[in-house]
Amino acid sequence: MFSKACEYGIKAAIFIAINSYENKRVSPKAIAKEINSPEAFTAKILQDLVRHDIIYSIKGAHGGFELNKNSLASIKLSQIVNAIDGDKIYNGCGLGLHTCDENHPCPVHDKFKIVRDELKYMLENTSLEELALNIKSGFSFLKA
Amino acid sequence: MFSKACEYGIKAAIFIAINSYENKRVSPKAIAKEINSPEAFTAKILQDLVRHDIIYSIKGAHGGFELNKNSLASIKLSQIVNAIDGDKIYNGCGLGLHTCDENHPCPVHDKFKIVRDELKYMLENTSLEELALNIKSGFSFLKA
DNA sequence: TATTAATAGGATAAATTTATCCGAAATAAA
DNA sequence: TTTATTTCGGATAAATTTATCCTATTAATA
Repeated sequence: MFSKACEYGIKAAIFIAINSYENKRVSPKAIAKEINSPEAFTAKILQDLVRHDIIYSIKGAHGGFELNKNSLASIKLSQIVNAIDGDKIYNGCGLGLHTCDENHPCPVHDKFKIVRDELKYMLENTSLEELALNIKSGFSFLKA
Repeated sequence: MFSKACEYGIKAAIFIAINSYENKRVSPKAIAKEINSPEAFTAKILQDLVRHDIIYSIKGAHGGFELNKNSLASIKLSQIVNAIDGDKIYNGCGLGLHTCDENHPCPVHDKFKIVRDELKYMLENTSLEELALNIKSGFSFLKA
């Protein structure tokens, strides 16, 4: 469904969010350990999220990645997915046709639309806050 | 959502289905042309579908790929997707955790389940017959 | 100001997916 | 039985995604 990069990005953002409650910055090393991902690759994805203004980074000593805890409710999963995987998951044709719309639909256009709209709705209505709180309270987990 | 191989496989199967109404066999060349896919790669995928007993092939002169028109209603998209991409689209964790279930859910487990169940239902309840008839009647298209 | 700790970013490598090529095997028909 | 046609299957190549490594840059603090 999502690329590895996107999976890491989502999990990393959640971990940064959790730490933001205590105003703590986290390093790529700590993140990679917590979400069970390759460190250097994760760092690249973090850079991407920074460039998209989703998370923030402070360079130098005592630096790290952080998130404003007051913004957690307004950051939606869709923003992270869009930043890393783009919008093809919403707008691309399920069968890869270049143009696929109401006037020229692929064989599964309508049926796929239902599924994708559901996915889109879910991503646009799920906040980092919600996900972070569930981890904090032990209802869900960042690694296997 | 699906791999290229799976996209080609679905479209190829639909084209074979259409031809099966006239008891016609089709070649990888004709298929690739019709669905706008690379010929040799498409041929590999067709072999895969043959090995999974989804389509049938006849070697030698006047050979080609075919499908029993009486079985079209019972062949579901899910079979093709399973043959080519496996079941990870249903059973894999949305965030890539090795184990992700009710007892140890990833942060988006429940939310993803809804979307995936919808996708699964769709794939399991969409037949080749239905898709082939829509193409035949000009309601949908196999290429851009 | 020097040192140390940290992210940024370019270059490169490994793995996977996508794609191509060619000869072998099978089948129909001359 | 020979020839033409067609799928099968292995080897290989190209492209993309995933992953690693090393140096530059930045910032705090001693």
